[in-house]
Amino acid sequence: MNHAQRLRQRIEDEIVSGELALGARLDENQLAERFGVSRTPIREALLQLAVTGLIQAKPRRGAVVSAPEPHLLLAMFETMAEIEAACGRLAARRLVPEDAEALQAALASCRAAMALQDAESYYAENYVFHTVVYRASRNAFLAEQALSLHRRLAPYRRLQLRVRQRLPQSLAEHEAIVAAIVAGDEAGAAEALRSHVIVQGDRFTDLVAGLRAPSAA
Amino acid sequence: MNHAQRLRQRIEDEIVSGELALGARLDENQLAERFGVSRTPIREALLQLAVTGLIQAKPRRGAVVSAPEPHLLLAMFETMAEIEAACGRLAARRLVPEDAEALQAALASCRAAMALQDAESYYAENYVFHTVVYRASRNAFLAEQALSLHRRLAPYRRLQLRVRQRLPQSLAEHEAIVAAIVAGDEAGAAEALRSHVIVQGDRFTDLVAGLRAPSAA
DNA sequence: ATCACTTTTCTTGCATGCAACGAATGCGCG
DNA sequence: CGCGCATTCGTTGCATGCAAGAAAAGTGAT
Repeated sequence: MNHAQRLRQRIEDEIVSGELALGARLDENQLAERFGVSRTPIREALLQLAVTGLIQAKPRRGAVVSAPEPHLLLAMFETMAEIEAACGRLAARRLVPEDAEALQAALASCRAAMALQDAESYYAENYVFHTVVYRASRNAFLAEQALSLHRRLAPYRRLQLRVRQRLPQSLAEHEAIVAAIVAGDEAGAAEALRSHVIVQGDRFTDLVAGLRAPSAA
Repeated sequence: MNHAQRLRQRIEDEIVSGELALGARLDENQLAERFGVSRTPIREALLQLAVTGLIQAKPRRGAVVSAPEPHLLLAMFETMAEIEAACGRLAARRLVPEDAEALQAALASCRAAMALQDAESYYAENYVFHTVVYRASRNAFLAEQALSLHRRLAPYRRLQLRVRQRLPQSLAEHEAIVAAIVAGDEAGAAEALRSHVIVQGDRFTDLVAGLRAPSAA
């Protein structure tokens, strides 16, 4: 693979994982020195990240890690909810035994992580669960879109799971989602996923409150 | 604006409009000479287009205008249908007078183009109509996603409208969509948009048949 | 004549250099 | 002492150059 592509992944990972804080400045020279390459591949990596929206590049003024306004963030979660709902709808319609097994397996892993009270592990298994739902839609393009948006929202999801009592509720919702998909209930699966992902009520407050902490410039 | 950004838009327009055929090779030197710049901004523009999926860049082997396999194309239309359905749902829930007027106006323009039997003009008004629906969702992020995908599918939509008798049917569907949104019927609006966008039955055959013509390498 | 291999050519990918623009700093003036 | 302006500095954006890899062409053997 190219330098530029590798760097793109590397920087993306650092943003998604939170190593690079929201709003952090991305200096080309600095990154070039840090990765031991020239500015050219760095620029190419940053440009690609700018298209995905993970970073924001202002002309002649450099790039920073995107820190969307709350209202835009809410819109992103709403979009994520709709896309996941679509995945669920299609999965319920097209479920094949292979995907059914994968769903049950992912669910079991979530249960296990939940039983251990291990938030970090649950976070990882939650990710797997959602990717399985995406794939079960049997629409490669939709799954790709869903995955891309999921990654982009990853930093905020991490904040959300910190909220007390969120884990048991999340797991219960996962159970309902799988039940609806397996039952072939398109509308039910869509609604279950929509309400699982959407940010509303107290969770909105939690989300916004969580935003202040890391970007306390 | 930058050279790279300008070039990105320029090349994107040429792909969307069909000036650059599907599968056409995008030579950096050639484009650089044609636009009177060096290869650097060309490379940057192409990289950005590659991220959006409009072009496909194979390492060390240059870039070509994306020509998705039929099954992927079908998946893209299905995704478009789901996204537009989501826009419709939200629009039906949140409709404000301003958007209602915009919808009626866009619909009227479609009717006018239809009355003139002007396919090219209808194509343009159809675009406007859909963007109005996106905006009516009152979700800027979702609207942006919808617009981006719409643009990416534009070359194929153009082919579709060539099919005889598609215009009257399309207009009738537009009427139903607006009716549902104005009535606040979330499920109805979603379903109307889904079936309007989705490619199925004869239209699938038409689409695939239309694909052969331009990319007759 | 066909196939395998070598060599040439062409394109991409990265490094480097320079110019233009924006931000920060220092200076003079009110 | 505060404000406006000019200068300096730093960063980005583009051009150019070079090296590595892939496609194409040429050559020889079977």
